[in-house]
Amino acid sequence: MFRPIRGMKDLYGSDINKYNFIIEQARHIGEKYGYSQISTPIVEQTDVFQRSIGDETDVVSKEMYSFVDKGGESITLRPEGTAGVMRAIVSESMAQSLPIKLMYYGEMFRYDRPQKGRYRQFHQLGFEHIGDKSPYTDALLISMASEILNSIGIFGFKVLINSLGDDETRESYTKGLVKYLSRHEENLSEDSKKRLTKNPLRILDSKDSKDKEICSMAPIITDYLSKESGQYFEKVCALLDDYGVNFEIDNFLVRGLDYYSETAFEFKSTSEEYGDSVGGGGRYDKLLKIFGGPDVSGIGFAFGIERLMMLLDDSKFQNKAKKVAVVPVSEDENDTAFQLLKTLYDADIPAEFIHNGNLSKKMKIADRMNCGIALILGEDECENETVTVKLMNCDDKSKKTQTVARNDIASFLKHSL
RNA sequence: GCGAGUGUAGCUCAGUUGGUUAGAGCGCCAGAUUGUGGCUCUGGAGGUCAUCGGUUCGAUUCCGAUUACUCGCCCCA
Repeated sequence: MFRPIRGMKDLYGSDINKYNFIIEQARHIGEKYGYSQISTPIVEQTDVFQRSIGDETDVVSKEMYSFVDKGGESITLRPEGTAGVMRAIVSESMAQSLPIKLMYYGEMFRYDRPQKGRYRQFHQLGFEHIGDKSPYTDALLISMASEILNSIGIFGFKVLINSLGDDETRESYTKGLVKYLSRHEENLSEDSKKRLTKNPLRILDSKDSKDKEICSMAPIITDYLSKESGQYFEKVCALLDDYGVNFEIDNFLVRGLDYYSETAFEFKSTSEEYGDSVGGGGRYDKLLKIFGGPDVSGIGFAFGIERLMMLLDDSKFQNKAKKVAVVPVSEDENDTAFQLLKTLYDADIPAEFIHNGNLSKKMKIADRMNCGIALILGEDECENETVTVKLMNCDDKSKKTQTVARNDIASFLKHSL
């Protein structure tokens, strides 16, 4: 028997309902905040990701789904959405008129070991706001993200926020951090020793207990922020306060992709179901320029849709019973029932044609298909031009079945559904 | 890439200290109920006990390898 390949899942039933619900809410709110939708290809030239995300990141160095196509070109299944959107902005000359606000959603691919809340094919929902560098923009974006979480019924989360500062800040901070960490190099984990030369900032969010201990005494980036970056960050926090966003400053928050600068943030679930990050993002100053666009800053974030789905209650996303079952008693009534079905469809009433087995069997199928009402057509009904209407979920025996003239059935059902 | 756990019916899981026909609940099918689903009762179908190899008179059980899934680590959504 075939199964989906490792780390990939079939999405159906309550899951697909959750998925659609999340997208629907996000689109609605995104529209309110002025975002328009974009859909970019799932595959890009490998360079699109390599150059923007950073060679030293895990995403690029070990998690990319890269292939050589028949033309000999290296192509990659997108591991995240931002790079493709930036490429599209340049390819389609959208940067002519700034600012641009775009939202996207779709599948992403990362080749790592599947586990809870992590798949090789997963879905992200993201927003990018380009060409408008201001604390107001940052605060608005973060606040919108919180609103989206609330709108889908997720309230147990907190926003972690940090500033990575501008280039200057990061350069001097990295120096200071390396200087401090080098003194404790002996006690760092093996992984962190390697990071010391390759990507020292990442040591900050190591989960190794010794690393954590060493980091707790490390210099913090806030102290290194240039005057501008510092004021910028303070303003963002003040504005979030004004909007009542529940956030927490986390000086150890360092995002996994190289392109972030200034404001960085993450949405962390506080649920028992899944207590890790459900999304994150930050500001990027040079991304568009990397793709040959103008030198303007942008900010964006993405949610992991599967991680949001885990926080939603299955039972609230089962298919609802709003259908009508058309049930002929015997084969003799099939054609009349088939005509009746057409009447229902013409009146936009959702209906199922159930014609296999004896009547008892048909009723069972109607029940299983979640039909709220069954229309029974037998010899008598055909003769009298009526149908027997049975309310499947009604316990009051006197109202459970009734006879309705066939001509009136559509309007009768419109009132009952 | 590393570590741990699990693999028995469609699903959730018992069980066999190594021994004839491997069980339950749920689901499915049929009947009681040939013009009425849910509740009840009766019967039925469905298993190479993950795969391959080893030990043994005999392996679903013990051992090994493989594989799949799950959960951690790294990292991330």
